[in-house]
This record gives sequence, structure tokens and C-alpha cells, in this order.
Amino acid sequence: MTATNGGPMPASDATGDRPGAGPGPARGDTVSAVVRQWQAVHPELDTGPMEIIGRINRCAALLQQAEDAPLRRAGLSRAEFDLLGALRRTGHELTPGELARETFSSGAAVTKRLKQLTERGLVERRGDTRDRRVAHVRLTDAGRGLVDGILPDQLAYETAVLSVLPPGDQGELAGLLAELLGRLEGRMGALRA
Amino acid sequence: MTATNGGPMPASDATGDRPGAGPGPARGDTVSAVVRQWQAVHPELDTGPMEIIGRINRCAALLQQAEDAPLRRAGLSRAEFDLLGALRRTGHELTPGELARETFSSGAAVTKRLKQLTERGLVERRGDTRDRRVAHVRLTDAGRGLVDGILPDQLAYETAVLSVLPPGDQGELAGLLAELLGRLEGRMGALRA
DNA sequence: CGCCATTATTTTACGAGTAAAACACGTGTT
DNA sequence: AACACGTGTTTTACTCGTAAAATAATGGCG
Repeated sequence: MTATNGGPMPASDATGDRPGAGPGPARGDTVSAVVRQWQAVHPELDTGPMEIIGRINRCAALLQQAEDAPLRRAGLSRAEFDLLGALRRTGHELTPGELARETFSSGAAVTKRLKQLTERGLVERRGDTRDRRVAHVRLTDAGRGLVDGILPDQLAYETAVLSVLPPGDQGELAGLLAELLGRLEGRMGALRA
Repeated sequence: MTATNGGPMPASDATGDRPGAGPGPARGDTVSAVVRQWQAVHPELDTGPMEIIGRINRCAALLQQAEDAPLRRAGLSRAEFDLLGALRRTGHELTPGELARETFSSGAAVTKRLKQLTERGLVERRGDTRDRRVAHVRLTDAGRGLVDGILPDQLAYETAVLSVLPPGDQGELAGLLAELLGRLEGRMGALRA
């Protein structure tokens, strides 16, 4: 968060900016209210970045909250679903290390999740025959079934949430985000090299 | 996360899609690689939502990581900075409850942060004279100075990170995000009412 | 007046994630 | 063969956040 305080940032109530006043295209989100507050206090600063970073953070928070519902119904946390999803979409076994990279989480977190998911019978592990350090994790039939059962619901739910935007805008937004993300990842990847 | 597994989602390495291959406009972000994997396994599903939600989540994660650096240098977590920022930009005292709403966090979290920030001499509290349940929190001079010192750096850093996008695209993106966020918040607000 | 519902805040118990240390194995070197 | 080194995974110790219970105080209302 913190697009220079992009994270949280409601404040609109104090701004006298009535949300949902007109029937028009949703005047004024919470981020613009926060930006106005900063402008009033520090008129000399360029608050441009907040308009993007703050909104991305806020959208992410709202969308995540919305998305949790379908998953919790299935008794899974998002992190757990991401792990199972990685196994499902790659279609083959993955080692704990690969799962960590695949889900952008630490090895320790993966270890814990695997323990739980194994106990629940959603994944199985098998040791590598050549290198006894590594393990290979795969979905059980139950695990695959669970993922395949949840996925359509999840996508339908997401579609519904995003339907607040007309399809054209959705495409545009996806394109711009792809461009931003691609370049951000490129820059990060470049730093690694 | 989990734009139906939007969160984590790298996988590109396994896809044969070389990141940073050409000098062009960063072909293929990690999300598109994940989407391709899902398409291969479940060709019948509409993976459209992932292209937006997945990217928003991933962008948020990358941007947050980047933004942490300037703050940590000042010895603040983002949550702490958001709290101080809320006090700074509103310009007046806030109660713990207001701070919780303002920073989208739980009251308990605010209580803890206030304790730490008070010990560090960045904020002060004073009890309400009329209603002894409520407290009023304000920035100390040190607190205000810290925020005002960090803010320009933070914005400059953000500007630099976002400069991977040309200004025109930045504006477009900000506009689309504002539209999405405004409507999402409207929808959420509507549910409360 | 005294009790009940309500509101503001804090405390408690706990779950989840992380970094760093600890393990457990391979591998190349001499 | 023995050792040092690198790598894959797990363990440990700790932080942070939350939900729910506890605390504290106000405001009717009979």
C-alpha cells in the first residue's frame, strides 16, 4: 500500500464528497478524496503516482475481499488455493521449492501449507529417488476435483464483480495493466541478473 | 490474490516464454503465462477476469515491495505510515475508531500501532472531556516532521517506478482504475445501506 | 434513579507468514 | 575417501493482524 499513503485511505466522508450521489459514472473514489487532502496540505507535491498506485492497492484489497467468499465456502484460503492451482495448471508434479516460486511465497510457508493440505488428503508427496533432499508433490483425485469444482464458480464470481465496467473498458484496462506489469517484471528481473 | 489464482502465479519459466528476451515492450507478463496454462487445461473456461484481477494483484504486490524500501529506511512500516499520514492529511485530531476506518484496519491493530507510535513520540493522545470512552490522537511535531520528510521521497520513488509507462498511458490507467474503483466502492457501499 | 442497549477502545488467544538457523543430502576437489 | 561447499527443505523464534471477549462509559427509558 501507501502509494504514499495509497493503501488504506478512505477519508472521503470528511471531504463533503457524497459517494453515490448522482446516477452518473460513480463520481469520486476514495483515492481521489485522499489525494485532494494531500494537495490541500502540500500543494507543491506531485501526487500523480498516488492516482495509480493508490488505486491499484485499493482495488486489490476490495477485489481480494470479494474473492475470498467463494473460496472460504470451500474451506480454502487463497494461499492454499494458489498452491493447488499451481499444481493443477502446470499439470505435473512440483517440488516444494518450485511451488514456492510459483506462488511467490517463502519456502517455509509452502512447507506449512503442504503439511495441512496433505493431512486433508488434497495433495500427496513422494521422495525423489535420485536426490533424497527433494520431494515431489502432486494433487490427489480429491484435490484435483476440488480445484476443478471451485474454478468455474470463482471465475463466474469474478466476471460478475468486474461487470461494473463495460467490456471495452475491461479490455483497455487489462492491456494497460499488462504493459505495466510486463515492464515492472522486466525491471525486477533485470535487477536479479 | 487469486484472480482465480491471480495472486502468486509465475510459472512463466515453465512455459518457454523467455522474459526479457527482446528489447521490445516487454512481451508477456507472468499473468498471461498463467492464463495460458489454465486455458490449456480448461479450454472451456472464460479466463478474462484473470487478465484484470490477476494483474492488479500482481502489480500491487510488486509495487508494495518497491515502496517498502523508502519507508523502512525511516524505520516505519507501511501501516504505521498510513496511520501517520491519515493524521497529517486530515489536518486534525482523529479518534482511534476514525483512524481504523481511515486506514481500513481493525480497531485492535490501531490500538497496537498507537501504542508503539506513542512510545516513539510520534503521536500524542488526549482524552475527550465529554465522553471518556473516546481518545483523540494527534501528531507530535516529530511525527509531522517525519511524515513531511518522507512524503517527497516516497512520491519521487513512485514516480520513478511508474516511469516505465509513458505519461499518456499513466493517465489512461489512472482513469480506468478510478472508474473501476469508484464503482466497486459504490457497490460495496450500497450493500452496507 | 437504575437498568439495558449501544458505542469506543483495549485485551486475549490464536493463526499465518517470514527470516534465519538447522538439517539433510549431493557434488566437486584434492 | 574425506572434506568443504552448495542446494532443497524443514524448524524455530518472532512479528503482525485479526476475531471475539472484556472493559469502560454514555444515553435513553421505564
